[in-house]
Amino acid sequence: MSTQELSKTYSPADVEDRWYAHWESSGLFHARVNRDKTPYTIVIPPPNITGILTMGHVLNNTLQDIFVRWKRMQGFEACWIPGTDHAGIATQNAVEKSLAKEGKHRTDLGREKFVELVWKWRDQYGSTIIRQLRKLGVSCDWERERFTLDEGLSNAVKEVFIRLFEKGLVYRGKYIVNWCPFHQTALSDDEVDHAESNGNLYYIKYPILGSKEEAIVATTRPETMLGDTALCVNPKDERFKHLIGKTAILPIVNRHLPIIADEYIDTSFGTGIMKVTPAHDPNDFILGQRHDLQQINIFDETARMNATAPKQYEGLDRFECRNRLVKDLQDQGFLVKIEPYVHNIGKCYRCHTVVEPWLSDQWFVKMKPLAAPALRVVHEKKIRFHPDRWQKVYEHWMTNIRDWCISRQIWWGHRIPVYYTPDGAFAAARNEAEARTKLGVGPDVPIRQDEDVLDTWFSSWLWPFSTLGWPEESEDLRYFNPTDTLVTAPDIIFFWVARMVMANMEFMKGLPGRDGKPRKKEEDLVPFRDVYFTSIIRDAQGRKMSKSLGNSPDPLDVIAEYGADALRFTIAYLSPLGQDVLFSSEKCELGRNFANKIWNAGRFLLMNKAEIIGDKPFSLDTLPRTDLDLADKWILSRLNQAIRAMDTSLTEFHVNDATKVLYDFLWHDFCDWYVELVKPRLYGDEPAAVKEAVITRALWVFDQALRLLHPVMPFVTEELWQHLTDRKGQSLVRAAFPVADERAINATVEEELSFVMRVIEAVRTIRGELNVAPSKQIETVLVLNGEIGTLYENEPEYLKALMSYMDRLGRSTVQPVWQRGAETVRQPKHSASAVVSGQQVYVPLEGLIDIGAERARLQKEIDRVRKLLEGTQRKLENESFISKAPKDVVDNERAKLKGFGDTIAKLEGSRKNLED
RNA sequence: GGACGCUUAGCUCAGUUGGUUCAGAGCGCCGCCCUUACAAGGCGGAGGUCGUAGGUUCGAACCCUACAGCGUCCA
Repeated sequence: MSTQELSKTYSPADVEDRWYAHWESSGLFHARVNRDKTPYTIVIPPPNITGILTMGHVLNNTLQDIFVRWKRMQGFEACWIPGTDHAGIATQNAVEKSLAKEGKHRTDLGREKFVELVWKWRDQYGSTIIRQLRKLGVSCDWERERFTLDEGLSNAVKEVFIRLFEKGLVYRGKYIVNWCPFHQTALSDDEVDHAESNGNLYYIKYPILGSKEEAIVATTRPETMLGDTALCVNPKDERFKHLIGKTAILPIVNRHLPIIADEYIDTSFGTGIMKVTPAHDPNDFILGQRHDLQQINIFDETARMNATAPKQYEGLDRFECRNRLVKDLQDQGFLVKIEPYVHNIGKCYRCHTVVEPWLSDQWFVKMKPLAAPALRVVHEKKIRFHPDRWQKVYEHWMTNIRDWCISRQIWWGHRIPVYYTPDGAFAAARNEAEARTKLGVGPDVPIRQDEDVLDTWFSSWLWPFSTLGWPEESEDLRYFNPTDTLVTAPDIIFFWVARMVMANMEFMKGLPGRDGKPRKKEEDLVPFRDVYFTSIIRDAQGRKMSKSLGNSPDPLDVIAEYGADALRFTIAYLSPLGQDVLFSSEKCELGRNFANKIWNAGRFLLMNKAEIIGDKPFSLDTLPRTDLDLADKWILSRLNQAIRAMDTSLTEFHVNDATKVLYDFLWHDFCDWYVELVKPRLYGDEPAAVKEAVITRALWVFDQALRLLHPVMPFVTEELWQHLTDRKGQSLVRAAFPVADERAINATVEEELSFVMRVIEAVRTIRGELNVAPSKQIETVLVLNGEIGTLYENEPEYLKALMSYMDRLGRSTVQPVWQRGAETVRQPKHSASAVVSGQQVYVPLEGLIDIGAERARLQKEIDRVRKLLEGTQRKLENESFISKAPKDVVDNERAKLKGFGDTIAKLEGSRKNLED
């Protein structure tokens, strides 16, 4: 494509899909074991197959892509493993919903047919999010895409279950779980939505055996009293000390309840006496275990009263039962009062049925033994959290970890590999044949597999090694695990992050590592080295994005409107480490404008290249070092500072800082100044060789900048990079990432150019404030003295450059006047003035100047500098400042004082001159 | 109730080990400009007693304490 075809504004739609297809088909994202390179690996947090791309995914995956592309360009064997998870309940629910539209229920189809149908559904809709991710430009190794329910991962899940079972870490037991009476399955904690709800607090009298006294108990769920097995008070509570050890009588049922004491009781809640229902409240369950209380289950799996309840209630729904029971209590005089009460109710996140804490047979993983090493590696910083405050949260949870309920009473998922004989013996086995062997039964005995499936997280926690082929001891596994960086949302730190640490440490133990030797050290057993916890994306009002609010922009619409690069840049720019992000799609103008700015900088350079170089052989392999002027040295210094800052920011996971470095360097240093500063040399009467060096150098710097920017904005950078010169089939995706050349960073050069810039700004300010027409050519008298004066006297090149810059950027000629020693320089009549680094800037504006305006302008500047002077003066008048502050700080203040005084004197002189 | 985070310009946010003209950026606002890369742009400008009250220090947006408001997680 030739330069002429570069449009005036950048049009993302024209380049994005084209480049993405090229990158993918060229295998540029594919990683393979390469002993000459160090691997850099990221596993994607597998999105849910029922999901579509959200802003949260955009942030998360943009960050991962930035890290992966950066490392890939640095020469690492960068591997980003993508995939999806099967989302047991969510997916089953989606399919059941569509079945319901046909008036069918899954039981009509039977398990096998239903699961088949879910697979079909998955084939049709399950990769929506994967397709959408590509629009974002992510450089995942799609050849490695995995699914938590594919064959390999299913083997891994089975293997893990069996090994843990045989180690005694997986067990079956009665446990109180979050039970959805509609789906008739256990739910994990994160599948329960908690919301405030208006209810009542019922105060009920419990008579005390052998006493006239009565214990009054407050409860939000009176129907559960049918399962009460104790009353409990706080041992420190003086009001009820005398009750401890006595027996209460449960109204209606007349069961005897021991009155126990436990610190857990909140003395300020209700009456201070609590009823204990171990089978129907999670806290009571724990309390019950501690005090060895009986567990009485009064509900069936649909949350109707079972036969354990008194006859009059049997078969009633829990809420009907509540009404009946409250009435009965009232009739029999046990009800003291009813108060309105706002409390938290847990509902199934899918069907919004009120979740019932329910005692049932479930499978569990014993977590304590797995947690110990996982706690240690984080504590010892073998895994680093960013921001590190999450470490505390992790450690707290890990220290108080509870066993993990892994069974789910649904059909879509990994079926629990446990087989039962008719007499109840069971074993975990890879298949039926193995089960028969383990159980010691022949083919004539019918055995059955457990009906339940495993929690989806039970496959996700294996992700960092199951995706690499485990349980096979593959080369990939040796090379790419441990992975490097995990980028995830903090709300799954427990469900996912913590469990991956446990699983990796348990199952990688003793396997060959990168060096082929068995892994022993804990730092080789971790699943990843760094965990980046992303921000939460909120809307512009700070509300969480939610479907019901409709405040979540569709990222595909945003990409269509602004471009993927713009979205990526904006979201990265807006996301400080550890802070929430307030997002709205209009904010992507920032990124779009930036992309357009870069596009036009490229256009400018290419137009000049065509003009100057034409079709001559051309290469950007090396930086031309001939005819370097101050501006060249300056941009090289700035470039290398930017490279260094970029490296620091990304290394420290401060991605938003990195984007600011890019923005400031490209927009301000490169476009606002450098491009303008090279124009005089490109358009002037320099020899052709000089012009060639100048444009080539500018292109070289731009090439470096595009490399720096590529991880954040892959599309526009690749498109431009290909235009700069013939790349011979190479892609920016694998071009070398710039390395800072420390020798090019030069403070003196930056200071010298900064003087030029401030003189230009001073003249522009005068023009702007005194309303001098932009087209009006003016003259500037620059009175040079001191060190700067000497510099300009000794370096005619500097003066020549200053004059040409002023000509273009200030629309002004420059008349230098050297002021030596104490001689004074007369201010031209009717001139506006400014002071820059002690040098007087006069702009004679005979006939144009508004004396009053200029006087006011000078006064404002005098006042500003005087304030600074007074501040410095106060410091220096302070004895303890002189004696206690470091010498260089004091010296600096003295120099400032002198400078301010000098500036004020000059400004006042100018103001006085205006009067004449 | 416990833990953590946040509070800086009209809005959204930077501000590193306390000291350089440190009080900044983007958006918005005001003025001028279609200057041959870019009006999705250029140039200039206005705007903040850095949540409140104390403390430490020669010196605090930055460190400490308390309080207020907002938010998240855990119980």
